[in-house]
Amino acid sequence: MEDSDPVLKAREDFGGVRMTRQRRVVYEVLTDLGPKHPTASEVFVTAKERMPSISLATVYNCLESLTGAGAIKQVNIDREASRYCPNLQPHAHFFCTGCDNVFDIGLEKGAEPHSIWALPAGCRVEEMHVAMKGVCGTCPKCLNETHQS
Amino acid sequence: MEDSDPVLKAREDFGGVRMTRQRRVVYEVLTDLGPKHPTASEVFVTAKERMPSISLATVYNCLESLTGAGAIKQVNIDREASRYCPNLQPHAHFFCTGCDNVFDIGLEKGAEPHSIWALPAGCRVEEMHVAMKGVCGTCPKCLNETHQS
DNA sequence: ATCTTTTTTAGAATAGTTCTTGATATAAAC
DNA sequence: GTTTATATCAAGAACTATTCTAAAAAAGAT
Repeated sequence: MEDSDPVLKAREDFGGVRMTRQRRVVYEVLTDLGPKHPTASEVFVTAKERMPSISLATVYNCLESLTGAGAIKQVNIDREASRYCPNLQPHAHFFCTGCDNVFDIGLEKGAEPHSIWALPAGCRVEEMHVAMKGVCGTCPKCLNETHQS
Repeated sequence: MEDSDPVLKAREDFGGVRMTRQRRVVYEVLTDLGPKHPTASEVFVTAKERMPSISLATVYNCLESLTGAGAIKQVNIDREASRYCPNLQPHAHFFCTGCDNVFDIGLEKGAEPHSIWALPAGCRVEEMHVAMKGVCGTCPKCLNETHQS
């Protein structure tokens, strides 16, 4: 019955991973939270509102499955709790130390992120993670800090 | 007496941080291990050979002080144990999934790492971390894996 | 030498994550 | 539609890297 849901069906072949109710909830929480880049615990809070029986362990399992299937990306800054991101386009992450927000930063038109690095011959890059830290300059906190200095 | 050591003296102003015997050992272990990018525990093992009384907590403290002083850099891949790197030139890190080694990757001549990203106006980047994963293609393990496939 | 501040040490505590086990649900075979 | 096999879920224990705490030691200042 639930299986005939077209949205569910449509996602059943996310990397060959079975799209269970729990995984769907977790995935939808992630897309609904949009650019918030929530941690596993933050996903858990919202997921529990929608499916009270879900456990934190399951949220971790689902995030891992979805990451493995390539449906979402894991984002790490330093050794803080991992965040998760449904944006599959190539992009960097900007961590604002003023407001603690995470922003997706797109590539400039035509830019090729590999090309600026002097990679040794024979070495094949399969993943690339770019993280920036600084101040976004637009949030209230950032503006306040600018005024103080 | 130890204080008159010119090497020690020379490093006393690393970011205003006092260069104690422990910090010096930790720093020297890091430069001596060269491109190995050791974790805190790995630094601890070698540091203990040179100064048996040193504790793991102290190694963590020293690595933190040296990082804060800008003498070394902390390198993170996913959520694995932090690694430490005495290379202060701008560079990226390449993690070989074949041999588990970490390589420093320099910038191509004249390349400007900020320029490829479409940063919003007003946003100021203070740090940038670039991590790549893949196969280096030159280590025995990588070559074996290539032969198998 | 005495006082003050910083650092070191050892072990306890913490946080995020992974593991374990039994229960449950889903898919496949009949 | 049952039965069988496989995959997933849930709850809590366990694990690991790191940080914290408090007391001792060292370094620097007076």
